[in-house]
Amino acid sequence: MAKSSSAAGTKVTIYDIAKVAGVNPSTVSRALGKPERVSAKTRKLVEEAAAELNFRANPLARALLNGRTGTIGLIVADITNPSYFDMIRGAQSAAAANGLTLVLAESAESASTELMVAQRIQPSTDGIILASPRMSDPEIRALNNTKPVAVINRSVESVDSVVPDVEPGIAEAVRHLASGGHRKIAFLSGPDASWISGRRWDSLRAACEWTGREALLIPTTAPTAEGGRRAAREVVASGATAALCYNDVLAIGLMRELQAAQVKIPDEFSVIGFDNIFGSDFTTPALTTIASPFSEAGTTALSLILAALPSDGSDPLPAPPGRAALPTSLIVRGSSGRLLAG
Amino acid sequence: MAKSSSAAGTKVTIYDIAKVAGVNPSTVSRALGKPERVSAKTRKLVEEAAAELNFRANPLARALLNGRTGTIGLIVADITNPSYFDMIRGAQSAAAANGLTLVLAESAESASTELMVAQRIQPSTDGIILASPRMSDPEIRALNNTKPVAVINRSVESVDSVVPDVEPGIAEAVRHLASGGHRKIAFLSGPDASWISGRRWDSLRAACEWTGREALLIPTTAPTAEGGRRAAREVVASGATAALCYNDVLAIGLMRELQAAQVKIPDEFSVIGFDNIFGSDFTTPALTTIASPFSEAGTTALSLILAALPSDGSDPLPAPPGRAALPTSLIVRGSSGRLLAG
DNA sequence: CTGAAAGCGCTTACAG
DNA sequence: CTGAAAGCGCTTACAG
Repeated sequence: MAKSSSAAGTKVTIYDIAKVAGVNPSTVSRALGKPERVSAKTRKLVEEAAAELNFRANPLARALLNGRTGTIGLIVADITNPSYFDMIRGAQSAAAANGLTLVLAESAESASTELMVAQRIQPSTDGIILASPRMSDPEIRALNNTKPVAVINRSVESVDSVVPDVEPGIAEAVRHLASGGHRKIAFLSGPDASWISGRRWDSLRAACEWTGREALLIPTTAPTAEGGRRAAREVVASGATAALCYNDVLAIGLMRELQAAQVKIPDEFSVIGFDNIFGSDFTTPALTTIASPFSEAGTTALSLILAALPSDGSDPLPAPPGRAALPTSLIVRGSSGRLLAG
Repeated sequence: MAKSSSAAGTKVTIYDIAKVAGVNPSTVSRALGKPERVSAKTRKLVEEAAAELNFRANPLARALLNGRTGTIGLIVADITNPSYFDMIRGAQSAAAANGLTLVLAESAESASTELMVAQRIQPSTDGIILASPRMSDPEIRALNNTKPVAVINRSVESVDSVVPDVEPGIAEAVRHLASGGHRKIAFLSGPDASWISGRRWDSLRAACEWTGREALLIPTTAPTAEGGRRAAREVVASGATAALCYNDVLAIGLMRELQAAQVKIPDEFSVIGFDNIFGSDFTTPALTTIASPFSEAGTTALSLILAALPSDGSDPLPAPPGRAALPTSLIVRGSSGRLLAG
């Protein structure tokens, strides 16, 4: 009822400003969007009116028109998984730095959910980052045909991708274990649909072959601490004296369970994780891990999207897909080392 | 050039479907949106055409019209801070469960950034959750006048809020310390703009008074591990034998620094954190902490927003703001206990 | 430099 | 039950 001068809550449009400033709505749009195309006088008029009414352009209307929504989507397989935290952070800050908003969604490790979610958010975004996607290559390419897509931790033909180069980190890890007297190294794998899990295993096998060690694959039920605990028995039974794990939480679960079974770490068994997540140095012993530059992966994926966005002019050359490879490295902490003969 | 039958990448609108189905665009809209208002025959026609063309309604256009965007915003002070992870997760899964998309943004602990971000994303959302907001009460109320706002970890007049009830957890902690022989308890505070930090300190002081202990406030430079390390010297100098910390990372930083200075924990000094973050049980000794049900806070905040959304009919009674109070509790682990006389 | 008009993709009274 | 029209808030050629 009360006519407050700073009436909050009322939707103010360019028409309101036009009325106050005494110009046409299209002029308001110009004054605000491309100030150089109006006279200094009207610009001032419009700006003052806009300030007075506390005007804020409706991004939805703008998006409907020129197709640019100003938001980028990020879909992760599991929002609970701390491996993604740095990636989310990297993407988020890169987005903010470019005046974009980040939309976060998750697929719950399900390929079909992932596709649904992607299709659902695609119209409201300018592009989508898929972190460790679980869906098929053709599905990803189809999404990429509609709007720019960048995948992290996977390589898909003709789609921008950011993949850690696992080789250096794994080679370091194997040398480290070999020099510690380990001869048989287990790999606790990630989800079947995880492309990067396959690459890590391949790389481990190659490194073991090269150094004359034995590598063996042990599947896990889930890439969680619980998954690591459940695999402990099989790991011990396998005769391996060291394990590389698909990720750090898996490694921490494994280590905890082994310790509960009185296995001394690292004297009797070495555990190495992947990703260097927050808290991986809190354990006793602190976890040795192969670090992937996830924050940088998020940032890089975002810039790939940015680069793929249709520029103002025409985009004549459909540039080849961007391929960023980020080097991994071994961080030696207390959970790995020399094997003491029983 | 090639006319693929499953042409991906082309924007398909209700007009395309109308053409294929041989009906008016408005009928397409009805058939898809309120199927009960069209004949079974046309519904089938439209549905088939939509399926064939792989149609997906543009949420932007819809939002522009009826104001419902189908997305909820979540603004956190610091995306790096693991205290928020569970909250983000709770809000995200609740949103997904309701067919909504979650937009994540951060304010970098700055009140002005926070306001800007909130204003920026408000038009594209149906409501906003503010986690530990730093801006002023009137600013929050103004946002709330435009679209529903729910705040977490703060109480703002006439705005929906979810606040942990710090009292039980802190009372437990003080009893725990008192029975361990501690007489002087320090509180490492959070950011000045943190409402909840103030509540925690108030509650600690009251509990200490009640049990005849001395409480003292020690300010910190940042709610991070580094902030905790920096405060260690002052904590020791103060003569306190136990510290309650604004959050777990602060506590972990403090503990690490004390241990580096050869202070035995918990024999010579007890450390208690807040929030029970991921990894807080990885430390040695594991961190005693006061748990706030953050995941539930995220979920609850989302349902408050949902409840505040203008329903289809009129919303006659402007319901009083929702106020959820979630109980905290002490989780005793190894970093706190009986004080051994030097 | 500025105004009038058309249109982005959808929904919703309004007629019929 | 269905069609034709108007409109959500903005932008952008097109005239002048």
